Amino acid sequence: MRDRARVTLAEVAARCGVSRMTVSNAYNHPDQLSAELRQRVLATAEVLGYGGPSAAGRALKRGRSDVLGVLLTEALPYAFGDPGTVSFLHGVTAATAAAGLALQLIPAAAETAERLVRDAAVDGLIAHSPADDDPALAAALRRRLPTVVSGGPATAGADCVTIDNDAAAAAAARHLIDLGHRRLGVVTWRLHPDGFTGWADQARQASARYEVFRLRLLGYQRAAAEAGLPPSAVRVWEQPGHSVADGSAAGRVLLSPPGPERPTAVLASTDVLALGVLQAARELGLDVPRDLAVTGFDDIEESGRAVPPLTTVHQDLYQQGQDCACRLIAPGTGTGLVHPTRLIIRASTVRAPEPP
Amino acid sequence: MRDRARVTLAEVAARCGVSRMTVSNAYNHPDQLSAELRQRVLATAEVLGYGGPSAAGRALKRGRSDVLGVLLTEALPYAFGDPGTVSFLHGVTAATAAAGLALQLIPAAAETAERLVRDAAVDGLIAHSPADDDPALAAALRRRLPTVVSGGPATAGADCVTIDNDAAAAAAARHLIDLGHRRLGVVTWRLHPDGFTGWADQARQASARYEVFRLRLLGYQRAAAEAGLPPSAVRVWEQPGHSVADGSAAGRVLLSPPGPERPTAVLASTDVLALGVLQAARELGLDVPRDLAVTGFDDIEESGRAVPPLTTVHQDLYQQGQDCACRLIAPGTGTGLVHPTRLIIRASTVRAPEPP
DNA sequence: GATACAGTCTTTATCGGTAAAGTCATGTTG
DNA sequence: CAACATGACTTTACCGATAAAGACTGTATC
Repeated sequence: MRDRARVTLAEVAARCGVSRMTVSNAYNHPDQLSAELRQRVLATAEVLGYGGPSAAGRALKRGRSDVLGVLLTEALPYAFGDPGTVSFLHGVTAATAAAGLALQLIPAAAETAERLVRDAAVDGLIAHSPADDDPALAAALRRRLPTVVSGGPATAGADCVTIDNDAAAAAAARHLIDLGHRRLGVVTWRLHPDGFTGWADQARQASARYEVFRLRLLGYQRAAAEAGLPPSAVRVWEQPGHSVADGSAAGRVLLSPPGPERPTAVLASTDVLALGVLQAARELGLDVPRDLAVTGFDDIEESGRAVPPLTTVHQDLYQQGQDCACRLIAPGTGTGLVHPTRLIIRASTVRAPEPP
Repeated sequence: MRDRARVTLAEVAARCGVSRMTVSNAYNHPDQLSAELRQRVLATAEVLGYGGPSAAGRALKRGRSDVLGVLLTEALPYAFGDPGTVSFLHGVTAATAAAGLALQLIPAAAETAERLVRDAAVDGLIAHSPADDDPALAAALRRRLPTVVSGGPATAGADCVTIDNDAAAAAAARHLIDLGHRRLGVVTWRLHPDGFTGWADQARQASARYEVFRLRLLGYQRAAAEAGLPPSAVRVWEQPGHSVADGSAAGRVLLSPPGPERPTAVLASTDVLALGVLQAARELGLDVPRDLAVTGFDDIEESGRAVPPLTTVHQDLYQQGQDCACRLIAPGTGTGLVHPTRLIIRASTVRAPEPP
């Protein structure tokens, strides 16, 4: 970033023959000086190439910056690649824009996280889906700014806006079980930040460091257990990435054993992965929903347009984003920490074929 | 935003019996003091509830904030709702993250634009697809910060990263004409910020204040003219919003006249609108591509998954975002102001049916 | 034993702005 | 006509931090 000689408010004042305060007022309190002088001040500013009062100076004096920070703890390719995160940000932005605040995105994935979090000139922080022991979240709390965690671990000193992932996941699983499905495949996004790809055993599931996915798996398993299915009826494939391609890779693994080994239904722990599973099924010549039922989670927009339209758990991430921002903008407001979900049944799930 | 009594660096220094500088160094230059003292300082900070050096203070003293600003001049619902914008932001974020910078989103649609732009504590600005006479863009230039415009009007004092919209659009139109299509419908996103919905006449097209769409229309019309089609062969419907629903609303209008009035091909000026046109065609019982050819523009990810996959103009908005950020981070770098495009021919366009 | 030197900390001198209170004409009013 | 607004500026007094240079201490070098 190149430095150019900055013109300061003081120089404009001197050139204009007025006090610094008058120049400041010309920008911030037009009613404090005559329109005529104001014009002269602004004209002088233009001539000198003064770019307006420095935001840093103001922020220092005022003690606030009118900026909210969002901590994106995902590796970046996922933050913007994920429609859910985008909806969430959309909601946050709607709320901040309405309040006249700007929004700062803090990509807190790398080892620069600590520094970026510490150095952000913000009045409040939203941590989006951090891992339970995310160092960026710890850094955020250390700043002692008003903080809201979304879809993350309950944390002392911070509201946590989320949904009942366990119950919602259980509802999806129960729906499939009620339809007669007995062999369930699960595709989940990463459980630990270690890049693991493969079957996730019980221990790995229970110790997952991403609360959201730990709870969704718990819900799937709980519903299966409550319906009397043996643990072996639910196989869980973990995929470290979160794209449609990841979903279809996972789908190919889950669906490749032909015959009675193959699950008749797949629970994808996000819609993006579910879209990939649909793709994998198509590639393998399986008809959804006749040969395979598929459910997602999130209800992103594309799911309603998918072929076939996807049965999924609806949650309103836009509203959760708004809620997070509102809590920071006006403490005490907000629509409730646990947001509602509901199962949306579309064409991707039908009754399981009778066993021959 | 509540104010709490802030602890300052000076208080930590006093409590610790060291100079303010030493506390500052404990955070920013660990090599400037003994590890032992550093621990004592940090421990004292913890006890006092000191949240670390204030970003505003640092920004003021250092004369930079290590933040890049992105001016989102779209009405907000479109910024995050538009996959193209999201890709662009994704690219910007990748570059800023790599450089250890944060990103500030400045929603500059409303009348608060001027103030938000003026007050943003950033080292550089990226204006994303501003209208030709966008007041937020003017405000940005007035700040005399390093500025890059993306997909917008060429502007004195700012690089403009874009594509050759005219040529790319012409290529798409030529493709359809080469396939034998003679009646073309066009769906375009808003040409003026006046919320108009309807047929856009020549005057309105030529005076469009959004350069991107003015040029795409120009390209479509130019290709048609060069192929000897009469002006009446290309009807242009303008839709003020930019969602799949908007596209399908436009599609219903364009496709409702049955018989020889109905276009055999629709050029949508974005993929999002094209997805809507596909939906409208489906609803009207038209088979794409047999009864109707459809092209998009942008090549968003979903277009490849659409049914049928969409013929479209590919552009790499991710890379354009990266390019914009790079130009600000290290002036003189960047991959070229005019980024390449190419026509991606998929299944949504085939030869026009022979006239009976 | 004087010189250089690395390692630690402190001093100095700002960075650019703004809230709040003060000044000083010029009406205004009972 | 004295007391009192009002409007249009100015004065005062910080906001919280850091770069650069200075000071002091102990140790290696010749």
